[in-house]
Amino acid sequence: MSNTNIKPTEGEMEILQVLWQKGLCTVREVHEALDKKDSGYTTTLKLMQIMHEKGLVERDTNQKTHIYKAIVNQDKTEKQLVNKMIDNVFNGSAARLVMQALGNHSASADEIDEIKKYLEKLEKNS
Amino acid sequence: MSNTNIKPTEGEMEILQVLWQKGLCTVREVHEALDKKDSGYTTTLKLMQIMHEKGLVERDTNQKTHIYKAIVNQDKTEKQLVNKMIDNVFNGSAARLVMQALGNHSASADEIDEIKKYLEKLEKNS
DNA sequence: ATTTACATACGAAATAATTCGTAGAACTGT
DNA sequence: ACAGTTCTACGAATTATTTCGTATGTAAAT
Repeated sequence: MSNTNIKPTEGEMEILQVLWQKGLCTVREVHEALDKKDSGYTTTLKLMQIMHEKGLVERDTNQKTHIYKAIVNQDKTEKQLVNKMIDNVFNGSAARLVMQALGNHSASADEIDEIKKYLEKLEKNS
Repeated sequence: MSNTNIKPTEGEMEILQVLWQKGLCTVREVHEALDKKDSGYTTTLKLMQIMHEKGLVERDTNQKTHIYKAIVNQDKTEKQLVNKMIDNVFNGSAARLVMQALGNHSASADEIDEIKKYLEKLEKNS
């Protein structure tokens, strides 16, 4: 029951994405990986220090250069944010969100196939 | 090119939802409609005044009690937020967002059917 | 040894968002 | 006309988030 209900900010999400993808990272690695490096290095550092205080990440401080690692669960966090958006933007309708996401964005043929398979699996198991 | 790129805050989104649903509203109607009426009336009022300044809503001030109406487009706004989330949380993959939304939440049998139909339509028109 | 490079810590400014209190206008009923 | 209710306007406090500057430590290179 530790990390329930923590809602990462937007900036924190960007960092978490990098950490989830790469596993272990120094601050500099994260900073470099951020697409929009429109802010300075110490900003990223500070953010990651705050994330540590909040318990979003852990770090190994044995070396001079600390090594960070996400400890919040990717899946859980994503679900949390998606649910929030379903409530907040789509009046509770997951279907509306899905259609908005598809009708619109990338949604390549491959992706659509993948989703159809997924839907069928869902139906069987219900 | 007026309202492009305006990103409503969370509080503003709650209000917009009410306005989109009801069409014309007084501040009080909106305030009452908000699920979590954990904040006072003047908070809602202030928020709606700010939204007016920002050009998110328009209002009729002919009567003492003003009548508000959303002017940002619902579909556009939803797309914008969804795209932002796809980028920010799902590394650009719409499919990942969709699955997260489905695997999880409500996703009743009806909703799933609806989505399947939608997917087929998408495939035809591509 | 001294310089250079790069790291953390941390206070504090800048910005954004939410919340509320209070004043005063306008309407309602007596 | 007066009291009570309901409205808008708006300044300002509060809280959240992002950003940066500066001090200071440590390692590597000359």
